[in-house]
Amino acid sequence: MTDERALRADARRNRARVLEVAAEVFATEGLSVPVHEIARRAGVGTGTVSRHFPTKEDLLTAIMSSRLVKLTEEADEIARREAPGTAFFALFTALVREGASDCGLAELAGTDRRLDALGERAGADLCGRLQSLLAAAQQAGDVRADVGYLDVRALMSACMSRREDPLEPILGVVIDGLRGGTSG
Amino acid sequence: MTDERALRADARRNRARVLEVAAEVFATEGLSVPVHEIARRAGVGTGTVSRHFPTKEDLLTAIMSSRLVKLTEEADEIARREAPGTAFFALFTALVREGASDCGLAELAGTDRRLDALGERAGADLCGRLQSLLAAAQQAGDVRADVGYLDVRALMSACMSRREDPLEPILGVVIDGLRGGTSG
DNA sequence: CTAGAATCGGGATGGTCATCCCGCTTGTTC
DNA sequence: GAACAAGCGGGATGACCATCCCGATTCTAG
Repeated sequence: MTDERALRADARRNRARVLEVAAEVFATEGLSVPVHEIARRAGVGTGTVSRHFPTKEDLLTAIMSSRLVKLTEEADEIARREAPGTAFFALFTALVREGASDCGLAELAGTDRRLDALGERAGADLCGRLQSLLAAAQQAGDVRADVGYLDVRALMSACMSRREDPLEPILGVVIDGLRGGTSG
Repeated sequence: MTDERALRADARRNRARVLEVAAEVFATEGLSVPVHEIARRAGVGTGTVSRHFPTKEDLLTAIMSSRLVKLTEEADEIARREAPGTAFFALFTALVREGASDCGLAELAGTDRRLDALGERAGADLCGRLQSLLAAAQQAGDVRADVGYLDVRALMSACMSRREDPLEPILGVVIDGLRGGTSG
């Protein structure tokens, strides 16, 4: 933040361009795209990428964490405004839509530990919100009591994997199912 | 089959041992385990593995296809005996349980194309049965009409990913959800 | 415009893996 | 039990990547 001033103008430009290209590439082609390829498309050398982001993970964190923070704020906003059940399903749906439109995020959300570990706390914060809202929704009887957080994560990931295909059917199935047959 | 006689006795033994070890290893640790490691655990050289199975994919096919054939027969059996809706959910559940107890199979089922492409037809046959039963169940009004085969695959994969954890909750969610709220 | 530091590019390095190859060993046959 | 083919082991090869490094370049201060 404060040392952004310390970067030479061209360096700052390159850094921004790498971030932009990487976000685009990860979103459309997933996380397995080589760093080399990102550098190529950004029109810089691989050295430039790895100086700004020593590790691929660092690059990923730089891209995702602001996004996760935003989603976390959104989650808090929803939690404040809505009843527990409504809030949980609203967050679930929002996360699914976010992941469905971003291949990289969906991959991240797919393997449990990966998302939670991202950034200093960004990933863990967001996951915590989902977990809290789940608990609250179950408390309120709006979500079946027997499902666990990891069940929800697995179902979320399944929905995300449908990508740009119509999400309504699978979201419908999962949300109905989570509500349980009894509360109608 | 017929050329099994043509193998020298020790070669046949080695081949069997490799198959056995690979099945175990893939099941418990997933498909990313190096061939090298399978050879090591089987107590043979890597050359021995790749002579019997020139490609890792060949090894995988040898392990899985008999299993897939058995599941396909089971599917036919179920389809013959049960009403469409019952049959579909029974197959779905059976596949989930199978995948949940075998990390490798779950991985295979996770990426759409991978399972269908396995073996000469083994994978495609099984997938075809699932697809047919889905259609029949939808025809009979036992499964929501708006879900597609790929939605079912995604949900199946999500259930499998819960591994040895209790499957009832997530299976309950998915099956209830697939039935839809209307048909009671 | 010039010196000097910050950056750059992309080749070098090191690690992981599947697959191939070949000199050596072992089973099989007569 | 000898000869020979079948099979063995594991090192060699080649692909693919992330990450590191350093001589060459470009920015910026003065």
